[in-house]
Amino acid sequence: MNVTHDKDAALDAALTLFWTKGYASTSLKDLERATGMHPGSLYAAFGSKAKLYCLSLERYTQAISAAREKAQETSTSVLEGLATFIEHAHPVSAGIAPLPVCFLVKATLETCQGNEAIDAKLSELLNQNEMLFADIYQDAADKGELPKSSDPKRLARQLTADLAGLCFYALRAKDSSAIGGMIADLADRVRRPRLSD
Amino acid sequence: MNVTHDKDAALDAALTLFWTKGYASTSLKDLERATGMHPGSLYAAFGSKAKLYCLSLERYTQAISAAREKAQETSTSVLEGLATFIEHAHPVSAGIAPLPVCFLVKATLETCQGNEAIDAKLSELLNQNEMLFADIYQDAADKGELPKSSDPKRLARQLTADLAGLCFYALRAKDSSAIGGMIADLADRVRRPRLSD
DNA sequence: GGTCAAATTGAGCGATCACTCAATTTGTAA
DNA sequence: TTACAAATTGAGTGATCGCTCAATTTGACC
Repeated sequence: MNVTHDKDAALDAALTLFWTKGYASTSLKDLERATGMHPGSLYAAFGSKAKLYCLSLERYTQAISAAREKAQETSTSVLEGLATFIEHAHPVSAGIAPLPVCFLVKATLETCQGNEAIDAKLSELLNQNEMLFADIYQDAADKGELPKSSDPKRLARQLTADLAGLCFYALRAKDSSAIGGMIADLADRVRRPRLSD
Repeated sequence: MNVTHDKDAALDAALTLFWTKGYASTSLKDLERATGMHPGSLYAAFGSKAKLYCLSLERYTQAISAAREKAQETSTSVLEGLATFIEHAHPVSAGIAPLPVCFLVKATLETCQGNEAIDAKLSELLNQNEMLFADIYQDAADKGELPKSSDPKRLARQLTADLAGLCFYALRAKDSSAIGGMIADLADRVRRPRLSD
């Protein structure tokens, strides 16, 4: 009894699985169960476990970029859009994601050594994301939302690190009110960046 | 040709291996090579891979706590001690560790599901560490280094998250000068906490 | 209904996984 | 030197790993 497969749905299922379990701990048996595809079909469609993982990383990045752009469009200012994204659309706050952790952050700390193609894809997506933050801060500076003296790349670095730290804390903490406070704090820091140093 | 083993040395080797490769990606073959112990000896000495991992987590926590205490003792104030620790003794800055990432942070993002004993041990050590930070901030407040209104637990949460974010960034970044700047920024924030909010 | 290329199937490949235990070697003490 | 408990050895356990491919089923066109 063969079944015609929906590659997009299968990719979403794989993304959820990799996101929650990690790369090494996700077996092909897990992927078969989650996607409903037999090993031959999985390999015909995606090539290998590593390639499927890379596709999952890309899928995730696209989805989160779209969420960020949407937050940007519905906001009155550039920094407000960024803060809104953090407060309502980022995995750490949205409550929709399988884990309250950016998939790229988790993947970075897990994979750092091993498959070369995965590391390269991860670097590409992370750099791309940080450059996007830098562009946003540059845009904010151009529109007068930031002092002329501010350094968009530095702000982008700090935001990347701050989001990663928040993700880490959200994953392990049981006290969700503390997380809420930390999210609010970060969003506030984005809205009104420190001028010191 | 039998060899008498040094359990402490073997544990150190295991720690380095788990720290760099992660739990799931470290095989018993890897551990055999690194410790020089055959599987039977490893099991006689440590019980199982999971137990050896837990012991590694404990060993790491002990070592880093000792480094923090030392920084505390050689400093003129509580907050200065904490900042010095971050700048010179934490894995992210010390340059001695196998990776510029706190082992507990990496382990948390990798393991989060799976072996129950590991998760419990990880939670225990992370909570213990955060409570230690809170004690330090409380001590600083008692000694007048912080305003009476400051919340030691909140500061401890934020420091935990900030260190995790820094670790994440240090692991992936190629630009070490940027990392140096971020470490200095964090140490500075510890020395002179923001009074806002 | 007949034909055929494309998609799906799933048993099974060799490799590796965490782990065991009977056999051997070692250190100690009489 | 002998005796014996403790430590070490490493071949081997069954399970599972990522992955392949010949056989089967499907859907599109005539």
